[in-house]
Amino acid sequence: MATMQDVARLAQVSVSTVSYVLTGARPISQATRDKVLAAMAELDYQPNAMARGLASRRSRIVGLLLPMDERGLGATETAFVTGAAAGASAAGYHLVLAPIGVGDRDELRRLASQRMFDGALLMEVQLRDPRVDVLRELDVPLVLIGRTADTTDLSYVDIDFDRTVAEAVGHLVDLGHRRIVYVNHSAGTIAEGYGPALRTRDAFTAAMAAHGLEPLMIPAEDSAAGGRTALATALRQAPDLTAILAMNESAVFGLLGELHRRGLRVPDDVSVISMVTSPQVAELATPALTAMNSPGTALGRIAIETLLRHVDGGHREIHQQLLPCALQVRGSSGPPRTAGTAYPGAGGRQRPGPGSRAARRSAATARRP
Amino acid sequence: MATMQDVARLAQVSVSTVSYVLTGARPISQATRDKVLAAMAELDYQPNAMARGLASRRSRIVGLLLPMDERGLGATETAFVTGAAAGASAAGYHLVLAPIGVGDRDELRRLASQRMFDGALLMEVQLRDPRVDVLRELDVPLVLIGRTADTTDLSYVDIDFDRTVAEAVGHLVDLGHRRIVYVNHSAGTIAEGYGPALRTRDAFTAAMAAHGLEPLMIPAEDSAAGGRTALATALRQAPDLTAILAMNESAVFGLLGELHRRGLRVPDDVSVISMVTSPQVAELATPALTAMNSPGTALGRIAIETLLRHVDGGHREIHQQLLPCALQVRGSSGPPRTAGTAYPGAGGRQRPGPGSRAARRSAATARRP
DNA sequence: GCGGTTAGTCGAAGCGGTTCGACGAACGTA
DNA sequence: TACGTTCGTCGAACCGCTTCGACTAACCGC
Repeated sequence: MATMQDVARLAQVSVSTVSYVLTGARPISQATRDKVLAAMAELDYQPNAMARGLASRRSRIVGLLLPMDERGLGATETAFVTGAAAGASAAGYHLVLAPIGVGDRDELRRLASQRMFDGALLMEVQLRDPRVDVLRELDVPLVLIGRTADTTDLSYVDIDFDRTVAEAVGHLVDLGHRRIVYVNHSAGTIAEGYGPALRTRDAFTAAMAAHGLEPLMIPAEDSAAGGRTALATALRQAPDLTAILAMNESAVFGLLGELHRRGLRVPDDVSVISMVTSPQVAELATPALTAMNSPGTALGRIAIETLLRHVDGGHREIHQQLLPCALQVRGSSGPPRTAGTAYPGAGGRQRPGPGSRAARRSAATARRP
Repeated sequence: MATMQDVARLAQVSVSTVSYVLTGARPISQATRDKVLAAMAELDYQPNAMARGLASRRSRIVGLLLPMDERGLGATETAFVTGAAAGASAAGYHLVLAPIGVGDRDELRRLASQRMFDGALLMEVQLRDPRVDVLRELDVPLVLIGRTADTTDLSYVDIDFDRTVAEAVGHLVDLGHRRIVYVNHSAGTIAEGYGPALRTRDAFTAAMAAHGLEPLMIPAEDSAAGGRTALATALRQAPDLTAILAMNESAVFGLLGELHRRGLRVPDDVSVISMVTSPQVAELATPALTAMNSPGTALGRIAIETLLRHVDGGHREIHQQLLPCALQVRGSSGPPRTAGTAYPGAGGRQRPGPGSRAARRSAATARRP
């Protein structure tokens, strides 16, 4: 394994000159540069990562902090991870997977104190996340995937839940649906302040209100059984429902199964839209699910780019960005069963505004007997 | 950030003594050790990872080499990654995700030459994998997930496809099935020598032969559409089939959809077993899929432990281990429609041996008219 | 033609650890 | 009692790179 010394000797220059050729920190004449590059090529030289890291105080490694509990990662999270890894790799950085949850405060402090990470990406961020405090205290640049409650001076990328929910609701309303139920994560998850569950809940309420419709949210455990139970509850509370919006990727399949068991056809009797879902998962259902495609890979890429800007630049400018999920219509959404006439205010994605009163009337007639 | 110097000063010993306390490379008296430990605690000392890495020529980082193409990771691969990360973390190592595919030979050489990795885990191993040569040449310890064609002197962990297929077939045969079709990955995938596809194919042939049954394999593209097509083909080639064994996690859902569309009920008309599948995915189907649970997490853990033994030990002893997928019966398998009587040789998992002739006779009577 | 820049290069001092040789003290042994 | 060991500790030499100060030579404006 050739070292810089070897290169310097072969090129008949000093080590520092070789270093400057590599880093560009000082000007080097073309002739010298060529000599050095030739020597490097001949020796198949690769700088030693540890030595470089020690001297420059830059490991070129960033940490991806993600809790790894029993249930593993979903498709969205996986896409995020691979997006981040690819982005890091493209920038000459390395991504280490650190299984650090919200509770592992001391573990994180230990890790970060070792100065192995130039920066960190936090996944599964809680509204109040102690990991943020630890990293700030140790002066480790960080970018959140998701958001804490207070995002002052914090860079983050997250899904634009407002727009995502609004578009999903808009799609259903355009199709003529009035009685739309939102199946969220579990009550416990909501209670402990899981951001996406709270934000989609509020966004759903707002979106429905904007159309003059009454929102109904049902919590569901993250499992097929949870989805079945949720459907039963939903039908009890809103027997006239014609569409379901599901946030819960695990529950939605149980929900579909239960719909089928009860003889309700999708989308003829009930339309179903799955939120924040990867195409791979959406395609598994029969019919394939109309879904809001989660921008997992893009989020990962943007997050890493933002982080590296902080790391490289010293660049204090914060970056906060929300990406909506794109609606992808597949087979699970269609006009409601009894909707003979189109919704008066429909035909576009514009807010109904003054038309909402009419909408409510029309909704009433559209309901099942 | 306290350094070793600070600790030495505070404890009134030399730096080397502090180092020996940490590494245990030389004996240190209890009194001195206590002084040093106290000083470390007081200063909240954490050794600098880069410095340690440079001096010891050990980064305490292992690379996980995985191709990251467009299609991302499946649930099994994800479980593997998280298992490996957790295992590494528990041993005080770090896992970096390196998006390096079979083709990125030079990229891997560059990376490995930087001496950032003490060892590497290779995923998605091809029967003939150039990454192995590169790493060996550079003297980087490695462990495969999967197997190359020639595994001499190579440590690996992999799924025991023979046992997995045998158990799946055994389960179906025990239930009374005779006409079992195996839905594999695509013809292209098989042609390019994808190990799991080849090994399961051969295992299926062997397992069926052991029961005196005739094997039928159908290739399928990795998609819902592929599954639908495969079912059509299967029904054409074997109209009397009563059970399907599917290797292809993506196709199996399309296959189920197509069964449903044709009015064939699962498991009453056709039993379906999904091979190498995670419980999360199996639960998505309705009915939930009887499946061979992939031991993803365990594989990851064992792989990393093996690798670290090579790294730490210098320990040249190779370790080759196969883990079977465990059968988990859910709702998609049951007795065949027309199976009034149990298969004479059934009731256990033992090989039928001389009974195979009887089995064949019985199989004929068990077929649909 | 002279002080002041700027480009181009070198030597040396780190970065924060590990590890080796050396050395005094304590110990068992012949 | 003298000697070879083992124990416990220290100092110093690295590990392979970055970076700072210094120096030379060419170049600038006036």
